[in-house]
Amino acid sequence: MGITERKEREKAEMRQRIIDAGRHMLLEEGYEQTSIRKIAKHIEYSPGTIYLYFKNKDELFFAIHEEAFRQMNKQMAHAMKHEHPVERLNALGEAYLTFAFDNPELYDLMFVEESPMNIVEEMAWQVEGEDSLAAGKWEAVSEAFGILYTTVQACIEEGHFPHQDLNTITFAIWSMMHGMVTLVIKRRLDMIYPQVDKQALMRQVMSMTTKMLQKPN
Amino acid sequence: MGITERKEREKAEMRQRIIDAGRHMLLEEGYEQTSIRKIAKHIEYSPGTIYLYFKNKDELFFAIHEEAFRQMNKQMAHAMKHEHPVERLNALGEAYLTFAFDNPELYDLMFVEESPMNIVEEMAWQVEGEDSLAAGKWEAVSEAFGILYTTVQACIEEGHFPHQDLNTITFAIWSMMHGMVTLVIKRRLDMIYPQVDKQALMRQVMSMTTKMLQKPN
DNA sequence: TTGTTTACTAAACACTGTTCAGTAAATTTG
DNA sequence: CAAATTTACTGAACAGTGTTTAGTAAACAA
Repeated sequence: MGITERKEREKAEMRQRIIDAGRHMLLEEGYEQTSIRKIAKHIEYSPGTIYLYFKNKDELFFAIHEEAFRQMNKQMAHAMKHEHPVERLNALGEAYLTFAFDNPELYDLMFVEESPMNIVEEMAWQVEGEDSLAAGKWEAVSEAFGILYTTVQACIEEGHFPHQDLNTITFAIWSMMHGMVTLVIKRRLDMIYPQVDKQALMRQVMSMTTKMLQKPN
Repeated sequence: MGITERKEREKAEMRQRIIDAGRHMLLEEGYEQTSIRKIAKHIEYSPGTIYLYFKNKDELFFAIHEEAFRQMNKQMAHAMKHEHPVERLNALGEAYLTFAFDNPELYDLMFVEESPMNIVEEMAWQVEGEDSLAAGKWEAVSEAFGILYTTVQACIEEGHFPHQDLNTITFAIWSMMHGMVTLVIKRRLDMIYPQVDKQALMRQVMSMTTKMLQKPN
C-alpha cells in the first residue's frame, strides 16, 4: 500500500508547511497581524485549503503553541545538567527568561493568548481520569511544568524551602516568573519604572527569591 | 458664553456615553467581541460618530482602562484602613484578587491587552522630565502602583523584609500576584492542576509569602 | 474505460476598523 | 430676520478578517 503511505506523508508535510508558515508569520508580525489568508498566500494555496488540515484558526495556533513548548522544553533541558537542585532551579529560571525575551510572540501564545485554549471544550480534563494530565494534547505543556515541579521537589528533599508545600512553592515561583515576563512584554513597567533596566530588575528578584527560599547554612 | 459651555458639556456627556457603552459591552461579551460598530449601534449613532470623540479604538479603550484603574484604586483604598503595614499589604493583595476575579475583562484590559498601550508613542515618558510618571495619562496607573509602593515602604520601616531593596520587593510582590491572576484567568492551570481550588491555592501562596517576608518576632 | 474519491479553488457571507463626501441643523454674522 | 458659516452626524466605501460551500480537475480504483 505505497500510495496510502505517500498520501499520509504528503498530508503531514502539508500540515507542517502550514504550521511553519504560521509560526514564521507570528514571529515576524505578531499574533494580531497573522491571518489565515496571509498564511495561505505565503504557501501559495487558497485560504480554504487550510481548513482541510485544521478545523479552525484556534487549532492551527494550538499546533504552533505545542511546537513552541517542545522548543522551550529542549532549552530548559540544558539547565537540568547542573548537579545541585538550587543551581538547577536558578538555571531553569534563567532559561525561562531567555526563551521568553528571545521569543516574546511565542511566549504570548503559550501563556497568554486565548486562542490555543479554545480547542478543548470546557473542563474536558476533569472527566477523562487521573492520567489525563500527561495524555494527548497537553503532553508538551505538562512536561514543561514537570521539569519545574521535580526540580522544586529535589530542592525540598535537600532541605530547602522548609515547612512549605511543594505545590504552593512551585506555583508561587512560576507565577512570579510569569508575572515579571508579562509585565515587561506587555509594557506595563515603562510608565512605572522608566529608565530602569528591566532585565537587571528581574535578575534581582530572582536572586532575592533564591536566597529567601534556601535553607540557612 | 452659555452656549459654549453647554456644547462642551454635551461633548463630554457623549464621550462618557461611548465609554459606558464600551465598558458595558466589554464586561458582557469580552474584548474580542466588543466592536466599534456594536458600540455605535448600542448608543444609536453611526460608527463614524465615535471617531469624532476618539482618535481610534485604542484611545477609546485607553479611556475605559483609565476608568477601571480609578475603580480599582477606590477599592484598594479601603484596604489601607488597617493600622499595621503588613496587614495593610495583606488586605491590599486580597483586594487585588477580588477586583481581578470580579472583573476579569477589566483586569485583562488594564494589565494584559495591548490596545491601551498603543496610544503613547514609543518611550514618550523618558523625555518629559522627572515627574512625567504621575502626570497626565498615567495618573490612575501611578496611583495604583503608589499604593503598593508606599505600603511596602512602611513594612520596611517597621523592620520587615530585612536587607531587601524596596523596588525589588515591590516588583516581586506585584509580579507574583499578577502572574497568579493571569495564569488562572487565561486558563493555564486547568490542565496542570485539575480539580484544584485555584482561589485556595492563591491564598496559600499569599500567606506563605507574607510569612517569609515578615521579620522574625 | 468508467466510476469514485481526493485535493483544491473561487466566491460568498457576515463580520471588522477606519475614512470621507455629503447633509441638515444650530449658531453666528450682517 | 436672512444669509453665511460652523458643527454634528450619517451612510457608503475601502480593505481587511474567519469560515463555509458548490464546483472542478486530477488521481486513483474497479
